[in-house]
Amino acid sequence: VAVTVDSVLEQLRADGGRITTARRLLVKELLRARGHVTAEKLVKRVQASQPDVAESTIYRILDSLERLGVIVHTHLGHGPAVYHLAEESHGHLVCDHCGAVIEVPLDLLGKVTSAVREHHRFEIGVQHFAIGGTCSRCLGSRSPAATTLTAPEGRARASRAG
Amino acid sequence: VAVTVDSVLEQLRADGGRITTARRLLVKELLRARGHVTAEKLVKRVQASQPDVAESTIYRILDSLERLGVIVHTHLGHGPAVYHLAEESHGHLVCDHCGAVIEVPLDLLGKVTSAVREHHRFEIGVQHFAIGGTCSRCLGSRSPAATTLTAPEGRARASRAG
DNA sequence: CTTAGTGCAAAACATTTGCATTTAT
DNA sequence: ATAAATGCAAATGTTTTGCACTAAG
Repeated sequence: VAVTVDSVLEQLRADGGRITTARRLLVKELLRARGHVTAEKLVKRVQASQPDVAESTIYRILDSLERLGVIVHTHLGHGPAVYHLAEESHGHLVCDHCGAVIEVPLDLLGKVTSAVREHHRFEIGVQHFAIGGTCSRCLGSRSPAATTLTAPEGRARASRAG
Repeated sequence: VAVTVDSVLEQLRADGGRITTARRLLVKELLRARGHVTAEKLVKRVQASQPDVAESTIYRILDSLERLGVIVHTHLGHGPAVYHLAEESHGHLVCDHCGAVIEVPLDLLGKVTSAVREHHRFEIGVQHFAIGGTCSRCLGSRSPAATTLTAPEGRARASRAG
């Protein structure tokens, strides 16, 4: 089940698509990233080799790859969505305080998956959404009242502090 | 812990804030909604009584209320964020196909919360808990198992759960 | 009076779309 | 040759910000 640049391009072709420079470069970066990346970062990395690849092209290719089931994207909360290989499916814990992203294996969420399936007939795909909270580091620097009903006062934002 | 319009306005004032028409109207709508609402809907409802309240004002008030811990907001994925009273904490199941939003009681999520706390020393903040997947209707089931809170408004995106 | 709050318009940000052109097949 | 894919620019949708002005305390 080794995912290679060529195997992905082959899937694209099998679907009636064509192999282009932009596609080859993007798939390469997607594999190289080996984890979550934003579309913006992918644009920059692809443009490092090929400056005239348009943002919209990247989004369109990401869309195609997602339709094929090669990648998935996740909304981490505030900023842009992140993309990664579908193979490397996992949940995301995002710290509301410092913005840290922690990947968690899906089986950790297995109990909730079956509970929700039974009670709500809802088939969870956890990888698509992030779970917010407080990471160990930020827990340590604050009061240890873990049962807090007091909402965190600061929201982690990518570029600007609120 | 009955949350009333006046009690919320009082919190605002205690924080050094002022009580304005826009604030009173927005808090009223927030309480009336009794569940998740988008900023856009709140804008429209407030403007029904007071047409010249600006969108930016609504966002600023929502921000203040969130800082005070009165409300929380959740990113459901593609569309806008939804807001609700912090008191009414619950998880959200979001259908990737039709966009339906189902609220789930927190105790259903208790197992993940503790599992994640043990394995990752990460304290989940349920208020930001949104889980993607496929709802019963889109699964093809006929049993109306879940209470759908948000009508599928046709904002769907093809998505392959891995 | 003082300054928090507001309205308005414009910016910022992430993503999508229209369309003429290029290019893989 | 033909349709898929691209580049570019402009549009979209959501939220934020700058600034002069209004009004709550």
